[in-house]
Amino acid sequence: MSRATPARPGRPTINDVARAAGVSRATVSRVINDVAGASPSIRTRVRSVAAELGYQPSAAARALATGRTRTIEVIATSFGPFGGWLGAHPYYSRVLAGAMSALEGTDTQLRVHAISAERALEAVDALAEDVTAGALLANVTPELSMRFYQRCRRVISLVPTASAVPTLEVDNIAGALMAVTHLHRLGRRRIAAIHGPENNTCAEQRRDGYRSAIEGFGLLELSADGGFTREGGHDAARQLLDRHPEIDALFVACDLMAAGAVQAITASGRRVPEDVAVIGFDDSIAASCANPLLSTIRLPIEEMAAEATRMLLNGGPAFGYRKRYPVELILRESTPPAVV
Amino acid sequence: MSRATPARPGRPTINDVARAAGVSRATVSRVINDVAGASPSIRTRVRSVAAELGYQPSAAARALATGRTRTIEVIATSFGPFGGWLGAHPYYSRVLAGAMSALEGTDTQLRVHAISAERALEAVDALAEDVTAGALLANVTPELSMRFYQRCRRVISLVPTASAVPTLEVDNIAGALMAVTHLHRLGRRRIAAIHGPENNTCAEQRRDGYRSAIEGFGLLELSADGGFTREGGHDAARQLLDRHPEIDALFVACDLMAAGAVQAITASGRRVPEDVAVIGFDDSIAASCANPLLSTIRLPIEEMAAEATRMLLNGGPAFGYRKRYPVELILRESTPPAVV
DNA sequence: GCTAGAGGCGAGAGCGGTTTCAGGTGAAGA
DNA sequence: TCTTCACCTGAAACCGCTCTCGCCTCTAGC
Repeated sequence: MSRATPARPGRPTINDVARAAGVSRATVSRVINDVAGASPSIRTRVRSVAAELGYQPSAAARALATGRTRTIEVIATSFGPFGGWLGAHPYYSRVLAGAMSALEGTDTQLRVHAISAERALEAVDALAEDVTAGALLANVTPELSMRFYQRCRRVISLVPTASAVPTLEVDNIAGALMAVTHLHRLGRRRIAAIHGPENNTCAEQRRDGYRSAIEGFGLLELSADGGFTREGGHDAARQLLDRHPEIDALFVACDLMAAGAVQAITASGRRVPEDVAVIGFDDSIAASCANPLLSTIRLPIEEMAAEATRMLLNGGPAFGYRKRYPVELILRESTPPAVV
Repeated sequence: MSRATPARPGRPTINDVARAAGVSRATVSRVINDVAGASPSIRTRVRSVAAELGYQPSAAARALATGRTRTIEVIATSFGPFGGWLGAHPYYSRVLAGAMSALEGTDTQLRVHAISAERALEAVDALAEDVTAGALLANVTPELSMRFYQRCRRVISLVPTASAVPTLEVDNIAGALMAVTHLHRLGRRRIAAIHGPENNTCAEQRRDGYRSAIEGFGLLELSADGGFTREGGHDAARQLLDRHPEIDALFVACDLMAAGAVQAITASGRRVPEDVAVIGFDDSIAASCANPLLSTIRLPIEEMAAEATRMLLNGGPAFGYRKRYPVELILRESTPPAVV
């Protein structure tokens, strides 16, 4: 044995197929890849031999020869230990689910990466160098995604980011406006808000939307920070209610926080939606696990991730491509039925 | 241009580094991989040249040469469209989060695969052939995982499965027993259950645990199927309550269903936990989004996935390896405080 | 019957690494 | 001073596949 380890022990290679079929490697390759230049009779022969041998082309060799790996990368910045990001927030699962659905039937694979805040720069550089089919940025800051884009063009951000980076985003501002407007139409006048973390563009836009709506109605702004976690939402709601017992509505920047907020509200002896109406954001699983069911702003995350994936598969979007998805107000039980 | 496309356009290869450092490719390889056989002075020179050029070894070439790709596969059978699996059930996110955490600092990547029920056989065969570092089976049936194992040994199941397949599993039966026993100790005597889907080993074990507990206490079995979805849990609870209004406790085989069940219970005018006590299973995000907070059986999914990943990285477990993780009863608000 | 052209086919050169093997060097030991 | 040996180092084979290029055959056209 001259070599250390045979690559994939026992597995037939293209050479085995070629030999068994009595043709050259080139011909087998042509047949396998459905490329012109092989007669029908040879095609069927090669195909049957390949099937018989259980031949499966090596992804590594193929990647090396062609220069492209068929892999889509999903990249998310992570906070804290496990449970910290993917495990905790439904958003990421939805991104993965959407991307996976677009990959079905393709020979492209999906890889998941977490980049920790501490060594984000190196991580971004390393990842960007290694992208082949394309990368989806799930929650990457504008600075980092710009850096990524400079090193690798085949990338799409799923959150608002630097203008050069192709983005599929949601109309966060309109969503927040929609929510606050609905609460106002219901007759609520003390509409507080629980926001997401700083330096998160989605959170910022939702905050801006809330503020401009509040301002437009001439109401008083009442904000707290919930950090996009359930606990944060719970604590923020309790604080708000303690300080401003007159609050009669709550706009919460994500359903996870909203679920916590609802718990805090009912724990304080108030009823949802009679005393405090609540509208969340995302329409994630958290909205349907909460009790009462959360009224929320629906985001088509899966569709966005799927479309982004398809774009990457087709060569990627152009410089500065930007598509904004509309959001939808979903009314469930955490808001009272609208008066006619 | 004799070749079609250079592999990774513009990126320095090992040849560039070798030339710039005035050494051979072999030496560069030794330095990069920290293999003995290069003098310290050359090591530092090569390293600095590599850094300067921004050299990053090609994963594809490396995989081809060594025969192993550094990739862990997470495999789940999917049901329905997106949202169908990964997007809907918190379990999968936890598996991913656990696996990711074990991969941190490693050069190993994580890939996610969904195999649809229709073409499961082919999918399993294809995947098994392509496994390199190892595969984690998140929710694969015993038959399929056995088939997988026959084709590729580097695999660990995270759910109970065929005895030959290495498994890291949870003590589902003990968990169900624990839950029902607690409800019984609280004085509840009409303890119904909502189970998971057929041909799901976890669901079966939890059902068995419930039944043997009920039998042990000499109580009446009251079961319904909730299919591991929130809607299913909701509907099952409503049906159970309609048919058996005397029910005073509910054991639900996963938190997602339990969240739905709680909604159905309160919608029927009953109170949780005063009228109906509820214990879920998993301690997933659904448990903490529900209102009231769910008492549940905690499963260390993240830890299991992390440990499984580590085992795979270290060469994989032995034939028939089996580790059973203990579960823990977490008491929150959906059960009344225990009487002393 | 002869030539041109088209299409099928194989040889062979990469893709970017890893690893063996042989040679070369210098220090230690005889 | 001459071996011996350990330690570096580079040449070259190889991993499995793709793709160009040139040869060969066969058909169509004159």
